[in-house]
Amino acid sequence: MLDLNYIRQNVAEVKAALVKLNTEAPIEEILQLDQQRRDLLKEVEALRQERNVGSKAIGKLMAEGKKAEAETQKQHMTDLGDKISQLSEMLRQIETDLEDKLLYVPNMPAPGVPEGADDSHNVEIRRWGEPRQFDFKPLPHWELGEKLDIIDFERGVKMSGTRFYLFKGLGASLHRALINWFLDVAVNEHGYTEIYPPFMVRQQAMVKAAHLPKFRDNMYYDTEEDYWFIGTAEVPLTNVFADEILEASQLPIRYVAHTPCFRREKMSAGRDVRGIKRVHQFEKVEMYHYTLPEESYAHLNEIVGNAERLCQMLGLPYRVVEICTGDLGFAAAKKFDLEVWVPGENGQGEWMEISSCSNVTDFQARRANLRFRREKGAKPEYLHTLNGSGLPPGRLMIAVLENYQQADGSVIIPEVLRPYLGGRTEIKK
RNA sequence: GGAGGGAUGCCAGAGUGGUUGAAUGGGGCGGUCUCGAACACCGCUGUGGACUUCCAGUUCACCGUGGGUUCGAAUCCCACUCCCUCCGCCA
Repeated sequence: MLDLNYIRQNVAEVKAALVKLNTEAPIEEILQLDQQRRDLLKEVEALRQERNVGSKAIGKLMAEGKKAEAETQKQHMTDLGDKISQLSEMLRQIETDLEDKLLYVPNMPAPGVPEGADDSHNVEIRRWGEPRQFDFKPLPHWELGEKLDIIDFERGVKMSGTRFYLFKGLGASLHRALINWFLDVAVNEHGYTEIYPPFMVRQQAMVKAAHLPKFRDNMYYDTEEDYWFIGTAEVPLTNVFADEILEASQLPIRYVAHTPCFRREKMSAGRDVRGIKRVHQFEKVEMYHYTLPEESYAHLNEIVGNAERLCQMLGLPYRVVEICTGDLGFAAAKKFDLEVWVPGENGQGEWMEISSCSNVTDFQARRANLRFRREKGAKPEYLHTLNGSGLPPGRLMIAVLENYQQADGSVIIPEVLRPYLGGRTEIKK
């Protein structure tokens, strides 16, 4: 959420930003509602003051035993009360409306974010590693998975429908190894505290994390009770300190959480239908930072660096891409994606997104009321939040299987994962 | 699932319709005392909004959340959420 005062005082900038973001938001309506609200508020508050004074006077009269005078005074106050409740109701509606519209305004892009209408304008920042040259025709992961009998698509679909599958045997173990290894590196080497959060949250928590109201269509939820299934650990992690005021000395806070993620993927119907790249249920290890405002960009680099390091340790070639304004999304002020190289379906090779690291600045903080105090007695300020995948084991399964496949159809297990697989070095039929 | 109890400021805990934004105690901060510290004493100690701007004020709202009753609600009524105790069931 943006600061209403900021919008009011920087209308031109906000509108220009929306154009760059290639999106729309009801700025004019917001400004109008804001003006109406303040006008009405002034009026209501004046009346309330009148009532407060009048009511106290009645109290005094009653105490002095002047019943008759008190009664006439009451008559007056009844009218006043009616007027107040009438105007308050109007005010309430305006405020609800205003709040609602405000929830649809995206975060402002940070200065320096490359401009562009869509992802074709994202800017490659750097590359690491060399895409592998195959002296045989590499197979896509779904063929490898079936040949090795470690991914079973048919039976996943049988019980749950399209975009479901199951891992089997070493497939399941490799997946688990990735998760455990990611968490261990994060906790032991990157300084994170591990969190095991709820996977279902209240609607309000979704709003606070900026996933509602805008992305309702991509979410699963219980229709009888107020439970919403998270699409990422970012949701519960944003809510950990909701409505709290932290001390500056507690910052920065680095949390890592491994959770399942549920997404309806309605928007991308028909895309990536083969394989396990885009599915309704997947796991993710997510990094999340709470920082001082002035330190958040340094933390963005740290998060990207952490994700990169995981790829390096796995020996997977990747590139870092800075996301342009038109592809930034709703909450990020600045975002880097990590794309890992995979040979893909035809062996031509493609860059597959495996991590998205964002500086959300104070956008979620304002929605979730996440604040800190610089020192005792100081005014609370909104802190900054950042998130980044580190990493999604499902997508990494694709990268590992496809990149480490051998001519005979077996797959070499990356060295760092071997201790998690009983020292095993390959997956073989 | 059944029965009961509860939710007040950083914490503990009063308050049951009329200067109560809220007693009292603790904690924290500042000061006096002291060579210094402890003790003691004194003072201060919430958030958000609107308005004015002499940056010092004025004012409104907030005692789990949302409604209602009333001239007036922390206090009465209703619904919801959460917590606790007991019983039942259970991974």
